[in-house]
Amino acid sequence: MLRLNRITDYAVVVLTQMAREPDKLVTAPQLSQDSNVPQPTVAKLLKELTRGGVLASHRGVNGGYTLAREPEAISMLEIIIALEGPVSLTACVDGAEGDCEVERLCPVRGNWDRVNGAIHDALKGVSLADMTSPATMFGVSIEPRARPASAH
Amino acid sequence: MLRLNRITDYAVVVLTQMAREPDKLVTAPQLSQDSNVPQPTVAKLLKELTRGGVLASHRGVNGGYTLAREPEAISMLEIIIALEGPVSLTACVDGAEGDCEVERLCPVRGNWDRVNGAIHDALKGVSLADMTSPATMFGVSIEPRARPASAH
DNA sequence: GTAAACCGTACCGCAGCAGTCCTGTATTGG
DNA sequence: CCAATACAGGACTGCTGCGGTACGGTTTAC
Ligand code: FES
Ligand code: FES
Repeated sequence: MLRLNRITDYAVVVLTQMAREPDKLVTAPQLSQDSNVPQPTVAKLLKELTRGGVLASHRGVNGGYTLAREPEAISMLEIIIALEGPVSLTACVDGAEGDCEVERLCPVRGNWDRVNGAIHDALKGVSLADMTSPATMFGVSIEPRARPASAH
Repeated sequence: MLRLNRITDYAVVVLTQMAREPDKLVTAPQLSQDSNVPQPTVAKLLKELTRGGVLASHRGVNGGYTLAREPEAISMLEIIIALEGPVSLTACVDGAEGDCEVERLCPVRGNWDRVNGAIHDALKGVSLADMTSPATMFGVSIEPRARPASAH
């Protein structure tokens, strides 16, 4: 488990395609066609990503979407937060008091923060640009910085 | 998001209480009473934890459960796996081919492994004993090893 | 033999997600 | 100004999966 939404899964695929040409303005129908994801679904996640600050939109004829920043400056954490809300493993992490019934005599409350923080950092440490590198397949881990500016 | 099951949340509370007296044999009704969690639910998760190798059970009259190992040797990862199955963020991580519809032309496939591995390590690095220390509240992070063998 | 406790499984109600659709708004171009 | 295009926002629905419960079976102590 610990699986994230399928929407987020699709979003990363779409964003990866956009990261190849970061400044190009692309429309939702076009992205749907390129990524093989149904059009209404793509449109939905694009809207949410825009609201989350990951994408920038342009309305009207010849409108479309662009990455809000460079692919290196967009983290996985941002994308997940934009689509699934803030990351918190349990109901009793952070300021959500009252949700947990046993919080009165719970000795764990607060210790989850460490685990939560570790995952937080792990997600923040991986950028969208890292996900585009095709050389890191199945354990052949290379340094992300070792990739020079690829031609595109 | 990225929230884990409430069952797992309860399990950690129960396990933390057991970790105070690691060798004591305690019954499901007793744990239910101590943790303020409904009895059938506690019984269910105790069974799953036993099957996952986290707990050891003793049947018959005066039976009960004990930790299978020392609290320091039980990781959060084990507990989560026992209750929620193997950890994999997306459907296309690891050997689950065919689940993802766009895997044919997906450039991301395989790059999720890095993110997944990071989270994997983060969860493996926190032990049940770490969750019992009451001093690590809200950012006051102390070294886990700094706690000598507490009296019990 | 009886009681206490675990074991396995099957069952049900419900929240949350995936996916779709519709109406509104902004922008471009004729 | 009008029409076409594409995003914005929200409402709606079918369904999977989880939380929670119940029941019959098995093991062990006394
Ligand atoms: S307050 Fe909810 S598990 Fe501790
Ligand atoms: S194969 Fe499923 S997202 Fe890449």
